[in-house]
Amino acid sequence: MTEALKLKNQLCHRFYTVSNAFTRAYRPLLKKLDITYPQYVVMMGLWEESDITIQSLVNATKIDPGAMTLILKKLEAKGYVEVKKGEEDKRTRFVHLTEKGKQAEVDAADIPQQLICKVDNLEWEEAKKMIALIDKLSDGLESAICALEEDN
Amino acid sequence: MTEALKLKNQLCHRFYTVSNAFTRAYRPLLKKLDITYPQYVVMMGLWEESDITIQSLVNATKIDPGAMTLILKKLEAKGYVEVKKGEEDKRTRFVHLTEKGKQAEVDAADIPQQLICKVDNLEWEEAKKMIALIDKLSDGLESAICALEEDN
DNA sequence: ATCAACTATTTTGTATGCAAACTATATTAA
DNA sequence: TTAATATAGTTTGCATACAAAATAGTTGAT
Repeated sequence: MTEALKLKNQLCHRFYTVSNAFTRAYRPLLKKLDITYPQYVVMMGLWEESDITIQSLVNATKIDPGAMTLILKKLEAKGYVEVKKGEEDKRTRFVHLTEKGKQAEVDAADIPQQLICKVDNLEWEEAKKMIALIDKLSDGLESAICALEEDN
Repeated sequence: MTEALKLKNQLCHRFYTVSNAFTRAYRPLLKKLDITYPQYVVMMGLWEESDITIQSLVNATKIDPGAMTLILKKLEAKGYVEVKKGEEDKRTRFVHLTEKGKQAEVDAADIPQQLICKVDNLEWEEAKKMIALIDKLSDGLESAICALEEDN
């Protein structure tokens, strides 16, 4: 068979696998906040900047707008965030953290370290190198997605 | 705010983002086969070895058993695979490619290259380096998942 | 031999991910 | 200004993820 189609040669399959593994790894750590990994991503976005439009949050987190709507409803139901209509542009909605949402950042502060110390087989230098490579790949992929969609 | 909680410092968020980007990038390329990315992963597993148990396929692809059941039903409906009960151990089921499924490998042969030539901003050396780093991370993550589940 | 424990797979229930259609509002061109 | 267009979000429909419970068949210890 073609070597190019073997699973062990697929970069994409590695990302697929590791991404899912991360989600599973975070689950027990996020239990105390009672949120899922994508919800945690949204919270991280808001801890960096609260009271922003849904659009900004979508850009920061790269979460699909349709999924974002549902995730925000859940975070709202849990009391972490509130959403209000924009004044100038009534199409927009602004999301901001509640007191409970701000407090959650304190509770979450040790989560990154908790996971890192369990993984711990990567040197810091290696992690930095990997991040740089992924960011480079990420750029290439975005252009590729545009190019491939147009080819069609 | 804690630097550790910023999105730009999250390795996990990069994997989340890039994994989703890969799925989107493959969509137009997989259109001619009328399959999704996870279905393509299963097909790659079968092109490497056909007539294997569902368990083997789950191990090779790292796709969740519950999801695998659904994916196989769809590939069966499309005429790419067939599933039959095991003889010795009647709990097991064996999956094998149909003629159409084997033919599909020929049609898929150029897919990897089609994507690579669109991404093309990574040197081969860099890609190899990244694969090595991801595999190392992947190992660490698997152990971490076990450790974290037990902590709980 | 027999029952408890184990294994392979499916089912169920919840939460995304995503394209596409839809709604409401805003902007632009004629 | 009015119609055409564009934008922010939501909804819809389909396809995974995945934990947990349920099924069916197997194995091991007594």
